[in-house]
Amino acid sequence: MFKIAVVEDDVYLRDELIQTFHKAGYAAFGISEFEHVEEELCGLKPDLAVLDVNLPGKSGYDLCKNLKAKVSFPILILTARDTLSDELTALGLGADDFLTKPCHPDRLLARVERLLKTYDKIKSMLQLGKVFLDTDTYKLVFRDKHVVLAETEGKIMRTLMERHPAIVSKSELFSAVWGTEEFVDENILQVNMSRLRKSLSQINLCDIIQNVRGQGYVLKGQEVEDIV
Amino acid sequence: MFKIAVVEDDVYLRDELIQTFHKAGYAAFGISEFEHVEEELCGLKPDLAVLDVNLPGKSGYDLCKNLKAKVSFPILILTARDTLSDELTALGLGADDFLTKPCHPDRLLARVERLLKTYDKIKSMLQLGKVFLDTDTYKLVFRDKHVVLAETEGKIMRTLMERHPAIVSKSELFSAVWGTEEFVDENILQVNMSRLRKSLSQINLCDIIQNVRGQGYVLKGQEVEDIV
DNA sequence: ATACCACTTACAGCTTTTGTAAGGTAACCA
DNA sequence: TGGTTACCTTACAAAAGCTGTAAGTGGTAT
Repeated sequence: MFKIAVVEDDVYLRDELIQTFHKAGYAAFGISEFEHVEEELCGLKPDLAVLDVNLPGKSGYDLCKNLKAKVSFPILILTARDTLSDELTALGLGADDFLTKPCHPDRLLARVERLLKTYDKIKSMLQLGKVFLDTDTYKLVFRDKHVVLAETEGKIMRTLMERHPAIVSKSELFSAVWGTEEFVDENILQVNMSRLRKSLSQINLCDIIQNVRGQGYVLKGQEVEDIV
Repeated sequence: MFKIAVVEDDVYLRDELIQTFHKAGYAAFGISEFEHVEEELCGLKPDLAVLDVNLPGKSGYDLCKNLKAKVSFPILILTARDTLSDELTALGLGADDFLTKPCHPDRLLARVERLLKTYDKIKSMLQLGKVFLDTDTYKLVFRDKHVVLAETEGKIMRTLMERHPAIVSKSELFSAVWGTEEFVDENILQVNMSRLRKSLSQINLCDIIQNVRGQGYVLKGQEVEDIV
């Protein structure tokens, strides 16, 4: 069953939307903590988010832009602001669809269903900025190039992408990749880090893995921080 | 540069659309041979198609449905029929977006751009009915399961999918997979066919590769012939 | 200066993939 | 019914790719 997150400050409309989704067979969750929408959404990991852009205190557009750079679920903007310029802004920031209130439930459901169908094909894709990683095959895509990583390299890359923008310590990497922090030889991480960097340079992703002496590794640079 | 196909019988509107796309930096092609739209589109292999559903002689909805089962580029329906029911029909048949005439060029361009961006991630995906094949990694997806094929198996599967619904002769398979028809041992094809069938059964795709005695192999069954 | 951390290359064992060989099963035809 | 042809399957060994170990180099902080 698909999970849908509803970010909307009007409590009546929010419950109405949730009802609509429930009736259609989706698991719908309302989000009301507008201070930490981003964190809540990242924690909930929905298959789709319906977003109002008129949130108290926060700009929905900024939120949309930030989300799109790090999450891989589709975002549907549902708003009372109905000018062409609003629509262009939303789509330009990466929103996947734009509907204006009031919106017929059937239209909303049809649009949601279409987005879910499309994203079904790419839900194994992890995204960070302009870099994509298929977590099934460890195919890494950047611009028009791609490289298929070996399993160990892929696991390291995945961990770095998932924890971004945090610095990932060596022991964290050991548990994520080898399942234990009690590593015999620490060198093996550096060897694989070296291999990964060589693979990355094949698709022009040079120097995006940076070492922080004594602390660990972190992804850095335009390539992973820009929005798409 | 992205290629866009415009399927529209009104010659003035068609040229206007093509102009709009040209100005925005796209390569736009008008399609007027409505008897063979499907073949023309498959030959042109655009990155996106803009489709009017009121074509002379043909139902644009049928066209959309058929196309969606075999091509992997997005389809945007642009039509004068503006009822909710029209939109629901179009989206239900697999259309990726639905806009009504008259449509502001900027809105059309923004929608087109968003679709191109989304499909950029899945353009390496070959689709046949409900089956998807990533041609970079040979990851094969069916419903909620997937399997990563070895290179040889993947090449065979790719050829069968691309030539569907034709029967693919052994010599065709040899040139597609090994690059030569002058094969020494014909058995190697059968061995790999056997391996491929075993891989397919892992994701519940049993019996979709059928042999036609003396002629070759063909994909058959609900799984590859139904629309998505 | 020295200890420590990080990086790189080479190599050998292991796993996966690939083609060969050989034997079996199913369809077609006299 | 028996034989021929086409197709299918399993087992095995060579080749390719992946992974961890070893050993040595280079850089940084105190």
